[in-house]
Amino acid sequence: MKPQVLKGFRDYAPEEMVVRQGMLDKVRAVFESFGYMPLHTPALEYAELLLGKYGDEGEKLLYKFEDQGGRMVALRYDLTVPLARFVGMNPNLRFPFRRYHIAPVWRAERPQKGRFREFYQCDVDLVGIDSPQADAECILVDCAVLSALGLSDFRVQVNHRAFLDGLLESLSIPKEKVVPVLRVLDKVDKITRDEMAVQLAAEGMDSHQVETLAGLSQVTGSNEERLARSLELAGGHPRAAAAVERLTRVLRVVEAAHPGAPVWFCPSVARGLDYYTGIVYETFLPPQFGVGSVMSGGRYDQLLGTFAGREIPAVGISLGIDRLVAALSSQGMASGGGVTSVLVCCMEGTEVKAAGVAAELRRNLAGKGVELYPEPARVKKQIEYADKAGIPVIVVLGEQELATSTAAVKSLRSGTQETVPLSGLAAHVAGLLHVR
RNA sequence: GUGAGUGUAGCUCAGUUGGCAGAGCGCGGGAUUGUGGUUCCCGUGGUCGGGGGUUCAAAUCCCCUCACUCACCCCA
Repeated sequence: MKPQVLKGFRDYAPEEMVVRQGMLDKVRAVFESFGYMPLHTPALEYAELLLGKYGDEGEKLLYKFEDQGGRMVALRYDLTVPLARFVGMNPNLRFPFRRYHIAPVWRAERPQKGRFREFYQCDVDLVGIDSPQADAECILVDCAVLSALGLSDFRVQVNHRAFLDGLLESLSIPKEKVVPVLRVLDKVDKITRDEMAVQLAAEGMDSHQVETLAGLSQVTGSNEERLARSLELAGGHPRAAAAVERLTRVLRVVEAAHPGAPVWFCPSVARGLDYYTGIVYETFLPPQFGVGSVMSGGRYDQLLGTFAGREIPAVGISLGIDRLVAALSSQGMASGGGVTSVLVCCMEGTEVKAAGVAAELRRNLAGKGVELYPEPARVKKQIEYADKAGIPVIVVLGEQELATSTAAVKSLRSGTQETVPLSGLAAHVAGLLHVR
């Protein structure tokens, strides 16, 4: 058959992987700076374990099949449910338990811009604690990661499931209408207030309900003002009031740790996953980046109980590294390049010595990639190769150099070339690389 | 799952009312000896996604199919 990859799947070419890994290194460093430890879990889980966690919509997107042993298995859909299983299997974990997990997940969606069937998530979760500080920490990690990646113009939207519950309850909205109504509310950034009103009416909302719900999109001002106004719309419902109080405390922690953090209370953010029970997060970049949500998450205090046999609170976020890569690349903010700093060129009769020189350079240029042209070839060919690979410095070892224990060192950036004794080669090359 | 669009050289794409398949880039070779990027010359290149139909004649028109892209739903 002709070579091809599956719909929604893709290869990451070496040049892309350099960019990705550079970004992932930063993500990992931020995660660890907050005290999160890495966790790995298998790609495949028992299908039964994943079923019933993501709602009907999510369920349809689960890759599941029978393995050779007749077991029904499924590729993980996210990293949160596997975490829940892990917590359930390890009752002796000390809380607070902080773990991060960077790995691919699979969803059988129809592929689209910035949307794949296999993609990487970068999750941090804080397990065992239910507190405003814990809720705030996720926001702080998110902000720290995006800042570390060079982004400043992002916006973290937060809401609380209980606020929505209280609001809808205060409006006596029937249970079967909750999901459709939340779906409409979630479109707040995409449609106008009037369109929203029409869609709400189409869901059977009466004029008072429409007015109140559509009014959410008109809430403005500072977070305090938005919280207060939203609570009014919810008629001061006790559950909504508790949610507003909680969010107020969360925002206070965020502000203390990261003054001016771009965090906004957004009463219409709903989030699709079934298991969220408290705060929910969503982070967006400005439209010119051309990607949707780059981070989302929330508190899920019931999920772990399904595996642990006792309630364990938890909160977490998930960053979409593929979208971040795409976003940064689209703005020319992704730094890539090759991994090689020096190419050692050899010619007929000097290839053995060249291998020794390359090894010597590797020992003396800590961390710099030193590549040996793997066969004798015309100098022109070797320089062309270095040029196209973006290698900044070449060391030419020909017969003349061999005879005099020297090497010709050329900077491909400046075009300058010098002949230096082998004894001082590493120092000379190091100088060229540092000066740039 | 629903709707729309696109498939022509390795890549990006032209191709007129149906009439001999093109360009740019890339790739290979060359322009004095062991030296890249710029320039110049020469060359390599295609079952026009696949199958069927209409026609003297189809990349072009019709039907089917596959793949990809985009939007909706949902979502990282």
